[in-house]
Amino acid sequence: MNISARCEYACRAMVELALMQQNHDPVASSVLAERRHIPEKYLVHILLQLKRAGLVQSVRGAQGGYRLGRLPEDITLLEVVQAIDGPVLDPLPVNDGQSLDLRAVWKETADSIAGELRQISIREVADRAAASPMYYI
Amino acid sequence: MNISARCEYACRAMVELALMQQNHDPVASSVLAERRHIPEKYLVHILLQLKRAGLVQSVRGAQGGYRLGRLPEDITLLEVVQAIDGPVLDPLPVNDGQSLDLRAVWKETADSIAGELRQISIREVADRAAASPMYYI
DNA sequence: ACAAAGTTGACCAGATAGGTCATAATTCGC
DNA sequence: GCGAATTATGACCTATCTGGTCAACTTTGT
Repeated sequence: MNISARCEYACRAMVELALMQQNHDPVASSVLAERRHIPEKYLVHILLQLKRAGLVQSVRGAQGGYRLGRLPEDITLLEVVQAIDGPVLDPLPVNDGQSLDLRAVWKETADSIAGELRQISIREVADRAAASPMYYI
Repeated sequence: MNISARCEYACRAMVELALMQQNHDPVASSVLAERRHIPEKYLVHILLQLKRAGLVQSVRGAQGGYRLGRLPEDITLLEVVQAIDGPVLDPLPVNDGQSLDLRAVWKETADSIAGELRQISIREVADRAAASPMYYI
């Protein structure tokens, strides 16, 4: 039960996009990679995944790059996590239809985690970072 | 971010122990394995891990087996999960000291998950199972 | 035309997970 | 004491996942 590196990287990229998109110019993946210490070649796959989920838009060609797909306050961490890692705490660990008593518990737990992550927007995380610049180096 | 099979099996075994320990006789791992559909050879490793964490006691030799280490109402799912899978949502995915803004979010999430699991005792799950026998076949 | 940048799929090495096997140590019942 | 039952332990195996790189292609601004 842990956050994958992919997921961590995806969230970093999203937050950084939120911070950099004042001028509305798209941001190159290489810039995101450098600023948030993400392996560059790896990041492009992640961005593609985010794009397919509609969480970012891309602009091809020179001066191209990525933008957030929607306003940062309208994108939740839950969406990012789910776009990268799939359903939170689901599909179930041992899918043999046994021990439904426990299954019910996991379901409740999953819902609770989702509820938490749904309340945190990319905007909020970006604001924390902006408030104390040292915070996200 | 998912519950491992190990963890699922561990929880099943604990719940089944809670259900079977009326007469105070230890329950053999083979019995637990059969009743909760857990690979028998695999379960012994898991039980050992639970024993090292103090969550079960063992009795060696013929007629031996396992008992809960404490009263089922005093053992939380959090303890079981942590004994098997280690800290919930920690150590952190990419431990490079970067993006502390996100790190703070993960920490809050981890605490929230732990809080949820800490409120569910083995006893509670066992009671659900006992209430509707079909529930845990 | 050229360079910058996204798109895509193949590839790869190491870690992890799930699970088995063999062997030893312990203890009950006869 | 013997044999069967049962836990304890570590080696081992295999398939999948994960993190990451590479190369080739497409698109587009200057």
